[in-house]
Amino acid sequence: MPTTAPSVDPATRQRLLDAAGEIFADQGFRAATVRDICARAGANGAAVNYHFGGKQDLYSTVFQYAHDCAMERHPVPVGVAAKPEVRLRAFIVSFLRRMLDEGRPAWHGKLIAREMVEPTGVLDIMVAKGVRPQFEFLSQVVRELVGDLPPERLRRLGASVVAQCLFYFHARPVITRLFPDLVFDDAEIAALAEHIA
Amino acid sequence: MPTTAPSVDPATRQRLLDAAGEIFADQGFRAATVRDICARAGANGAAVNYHFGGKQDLYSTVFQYAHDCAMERHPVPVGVAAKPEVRLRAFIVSFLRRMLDEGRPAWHGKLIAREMVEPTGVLDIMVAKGVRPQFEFLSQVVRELVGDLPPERLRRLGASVVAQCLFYFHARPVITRLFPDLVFDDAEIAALAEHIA
DNA sequence: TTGACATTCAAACGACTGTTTGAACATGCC
DNA sequence: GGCATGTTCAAACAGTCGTTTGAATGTCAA
Repeated sequence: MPTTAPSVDPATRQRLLDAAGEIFADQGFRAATVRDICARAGANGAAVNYHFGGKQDLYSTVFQYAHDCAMERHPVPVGVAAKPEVRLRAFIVSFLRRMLDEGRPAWHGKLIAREMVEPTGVLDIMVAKGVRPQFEFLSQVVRELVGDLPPERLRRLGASVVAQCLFYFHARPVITRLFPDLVFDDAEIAALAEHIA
Repeated sequence: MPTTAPSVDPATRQRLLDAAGEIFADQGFRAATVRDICARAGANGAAVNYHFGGKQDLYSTVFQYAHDCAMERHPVPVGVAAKPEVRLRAFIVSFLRRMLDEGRPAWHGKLIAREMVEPTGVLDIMVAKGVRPQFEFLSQVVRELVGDLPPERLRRLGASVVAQCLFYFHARPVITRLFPDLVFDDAEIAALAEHIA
């Protein structure tokens, strides 16, 4: 009798990454169990420790992976020397898309939201490498639009833009309960961007 | 030998409530352990089940308790027939205070933030009894300020106000990393309210 | 074929969780 | 005192978690 093939699959690591991204984003770091992740990936319960060393290391890897996925799908249109109004709108649309998009890139947003409420240490790296550059880009655009202002005024203006984008993501559970028939399709995103700009 | 008094304390229930509020707000529903809560309250490990029936029921009670505390300390100045500009500013200040205040009323904000990311069922009640009335109050003020508008425009205007208040709360872990020397005292809150209004 | 290496597997381990149990203790009423 | 009621206590229970273990299986070079 040929024993059922132990499914020697060199892509097990990748399947674990996908399953973990989905489950971590859905349930958070603590609530997610390695057993669930392995089951969804069709792997053995020891696979996580074998391929990643442990749950925490898997989480860090997933975070980096989700970041790459999101950036690939919704790149920040930075650098082009267009007019500041155009760059501001592009920034807002890209930001909103990353926050409200479904599917794999959405992991990143959900993971960040959870990381804010219950930091696990990945947050510090994320702020340094991801948030700060974007904030400085936005600050530059705002400065070109409104002229030179005291730094705290500038900071509040930038915050106003980011806040309105983040709101539709953070408060989503509340929004869907308040307005059950509201969907965030391309048209709604465009309208929102217009309103914020 | 008189055995050490079993500390028959009719206020055990209250001490459990305070300890639970602090720990739930700090660590979330899942991460918080009844052993920790009982230890901080100076009570036995079985006290939670005796006084509240279980961890979930304790959580619901704490949620209601924190809501009452926050409302008592920062009441919404609703109902007065003042000019809409004044009512809007009062609403914003009260909202910001509830979000950024430290101490006991801060539980409510932290608990809500966690509840948004990982709902436990309390969220539905909260939206129905807490969020919806406030949203309608704000909508009315906005309507008086800008005149009649299509409902989705009105909704986005209200969202803009609430979003900027919530931002400083939700994104706090990120903000403190970006600007470590930024503190939210009364002056900063007033400046923010002015900026948002 | 043989041996070295990488990967998968079922099973178990140890720690931690919420909850239950039954006895001990205090208080108030007869 | 005797008894009922309400509260606290240490201990244990049953379940779940992340991780470890050691054997089994596959791949590939010598």
